[in-house]
Amino acid sequence: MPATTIPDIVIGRLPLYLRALTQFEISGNKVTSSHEMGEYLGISSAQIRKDLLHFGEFGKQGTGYNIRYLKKQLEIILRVNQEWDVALVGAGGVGNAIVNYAGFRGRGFRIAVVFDNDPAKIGQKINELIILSTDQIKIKVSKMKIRIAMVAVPSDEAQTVTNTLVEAGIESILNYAPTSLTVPSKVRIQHIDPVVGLQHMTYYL
Amino acid sequence: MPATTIPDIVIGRLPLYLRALTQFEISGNKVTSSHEMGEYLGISSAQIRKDLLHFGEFGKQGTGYNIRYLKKQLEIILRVNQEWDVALVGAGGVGNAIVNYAGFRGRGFRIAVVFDNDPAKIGQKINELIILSTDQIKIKVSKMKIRIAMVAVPSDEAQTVTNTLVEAGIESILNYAPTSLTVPSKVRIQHIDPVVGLQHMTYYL
DNA sequence: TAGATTGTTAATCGATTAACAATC
DNA sequence: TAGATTGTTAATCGATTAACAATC
Repeated sequence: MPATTIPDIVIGRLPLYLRALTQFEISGNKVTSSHEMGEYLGISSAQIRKDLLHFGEFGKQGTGYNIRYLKKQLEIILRVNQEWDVALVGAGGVGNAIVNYAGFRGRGFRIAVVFDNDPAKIGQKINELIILSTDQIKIKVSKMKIRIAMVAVPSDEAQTVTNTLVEAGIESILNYAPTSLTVPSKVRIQHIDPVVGLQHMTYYL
Repeated sequence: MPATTIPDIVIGRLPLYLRALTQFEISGNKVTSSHEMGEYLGISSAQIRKDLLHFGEFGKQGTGYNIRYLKKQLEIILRVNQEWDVALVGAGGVGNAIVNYAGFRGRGFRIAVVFDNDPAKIGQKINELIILSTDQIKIKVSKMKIRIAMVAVPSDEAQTVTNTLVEAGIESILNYAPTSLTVPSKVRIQHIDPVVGLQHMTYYL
């Protein structure tokens, strides 16, 4: 298949496949099937096969998919067969949890620098990282060639911080503030807002 | 329109509309339009109008939507015109950030009880809340009639904790552990995994 | 009234699923 | 070989968008 544009919704499922494969690998399995993955993730087996076929033929008829091989391929496709340095802005409760979060390990990301605008926090350490002033975002981020950032500041500061990050050359932003952010179209943004998920579920209660 | 089943994907957008309306209200606006909301959220105005029409006619031709009124209606639809007590399991970094998170306020949720299995943590306080033993989940959750829980424990403990929560009568779970969880079909589950969003974006880097 | 924006339908678009030949 | 599961196409399904009459 030639490199036609692959639907974004397909790309969005690949991290789930990767996470499932990691689980299966931990369980000691060597091989899996589209049916098993689908069962585990609540996705149809046909969809999983079709999604994977956008990128190549990774399976073997009658056998299924070699877990280690497929995992490696997905890591290459998602570009997480390397470790990306990430800039974090905001060293409050959420920022602290992010720095100490174990879930980034081995999944392609490393918090490389932390910024905050609170003079009482600047110069303090979280987990080996010295908190820098937000005044230094532009210099540091461009010097370190960081392309990914997380925003963990209060909602009313989020847009200002985002503007600075974009100026500094950031291309992907994970936003923890419960507010929408405006960014140039070349910049990708994803939101983490627990309340969105909760409110989605309360509808059904 | 009769109460046909409304697509889940529509329900999933309502919290975003609610968040946008809150923003507009803070900005001091009284009225908005499907076009303005769409611009702000990156969603087409036609889709917003159609989504809202599943629930009633909330706008006025030529004028748009009264922000305060539409917000109130969406809160009722999503059942967040009340405050839900939420049980949190896990008092580590993520758990602490959740308890101290300001974003729940006024959006329908309140952390009412915290559990952990670490003897060193049990009896300690986070933000007025005494950490209870996970042994007490069943008793406490059912006595307090709590229906929503958050799981913020390490991946390898998440399924066990989830099973206990389900036994205790929990109907909606927000899972912060980077792993899939199996629950009975009557129980709703949503995942918060920052790496999924990050890996989605690195594909495009 | 003129201008604006909703409510609403029809058309389009794209994603999911069903089905099965190929093949391990 | 028989059984299993992928790769792949065609059919179905559902969601999004375009368009405009209704109406404020």
